[in-house]
Amino acid sequence: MNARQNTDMEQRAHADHHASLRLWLRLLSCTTRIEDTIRQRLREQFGITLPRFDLMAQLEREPEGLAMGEVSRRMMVTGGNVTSIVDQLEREQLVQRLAVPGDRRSYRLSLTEAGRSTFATMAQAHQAWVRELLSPLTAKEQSQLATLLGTLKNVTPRTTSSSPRKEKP
Amino acid sequence: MNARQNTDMEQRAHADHHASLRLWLRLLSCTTRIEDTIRQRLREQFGITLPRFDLMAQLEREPEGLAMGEVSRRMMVTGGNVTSIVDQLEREQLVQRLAVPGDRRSYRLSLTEAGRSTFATMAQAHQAWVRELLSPLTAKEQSQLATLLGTLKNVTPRTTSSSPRKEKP
DNA sequence: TTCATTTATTTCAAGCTTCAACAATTGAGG
DNA sequence: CCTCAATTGTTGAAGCTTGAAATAAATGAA
Repeated sequence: MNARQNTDMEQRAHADHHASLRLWLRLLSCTTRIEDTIRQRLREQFGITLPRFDLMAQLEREPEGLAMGEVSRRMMVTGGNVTSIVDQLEREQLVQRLAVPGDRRSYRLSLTEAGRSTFATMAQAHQAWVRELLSPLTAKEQSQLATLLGTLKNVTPRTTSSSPRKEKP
Repeated sequence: MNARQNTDMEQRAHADHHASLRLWLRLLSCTTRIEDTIRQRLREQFGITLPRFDLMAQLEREPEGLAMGEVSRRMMVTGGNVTSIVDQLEREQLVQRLAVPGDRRSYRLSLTEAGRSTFATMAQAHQAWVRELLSPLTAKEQSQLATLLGTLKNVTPRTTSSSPRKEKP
């Protein structure tokens, strides 16, 4: 194919795109590295998985408890996923499903007493790890980073994805 | 315990930790959001998974091909993981395992002709998505972000984890 | 040679994740 | 009361991921 004619245009576009792509890969690798470290330490030191820890963290913030759907939304994962993680945690007696008076479809999910105390211990270590892993950045740099990420967060991707779930047939 | 005497210190520490934790959660959620969008679009528009795409991207950069272990190292995933992804891609005839003359344990993994051409199409779309998803940041901001992440990347976490694999007995 | 060690990859079990399909319940209109 | 759409969770299949154990080939020292 004679794609050679477009060299100029392609190279300019290529350079632009390449910068964004490199930035994305760097963002991804920084995040992955920190996440993997935390995952590994949680497993080694507390015998718990990261998803279970994350789910407990959501519940810890809401003493009243949360519905499954709400947990799913906050953790940005699918409902089926939450079901299986909760099944495990319930088996370990760290969380409990409590009936909701008005609605038999739903229930409140909350930490048990054991869950609360277990989580408290883990959360303390977790915070220290995060602090350690972010420590290559000064306080000022951390605040700059937070600002930039705040801007980035305001993405409203043209949703090819979160398309209307139910379309009238 | 009369921990009350340390109130000042504790509150300061608490505030510090909290800032780091919030920053980490923000970093994680930005990255996850972008990654999920890309994953979803790859699936919808090309019927491919993100891990398969990532693996093909590694191979595309090395026309000579790569050993399994090298792919594993570059993708920062376990060897077993690479095996299963490659099995799938080989079944789809997008990659091939080629014998290496001197060593019968290993082989070169490379894209097939079909794999190269398929990847070229996908990579173009992928680059455009990344550009789009990072577009809330100006070019200058993106470069700032890249610098901060560059600093952050230089973490050498005290390895509780990657402890000495083999110690002489 | 022979045997221990290292290197390269695979296999397996367990768990996470998604998607799509399903079941139960609620609530609004008729 | 009846029907039907929307809401809330669960299930099952397929695929990703890890960590640990297994296999197999290459390397090196006695």
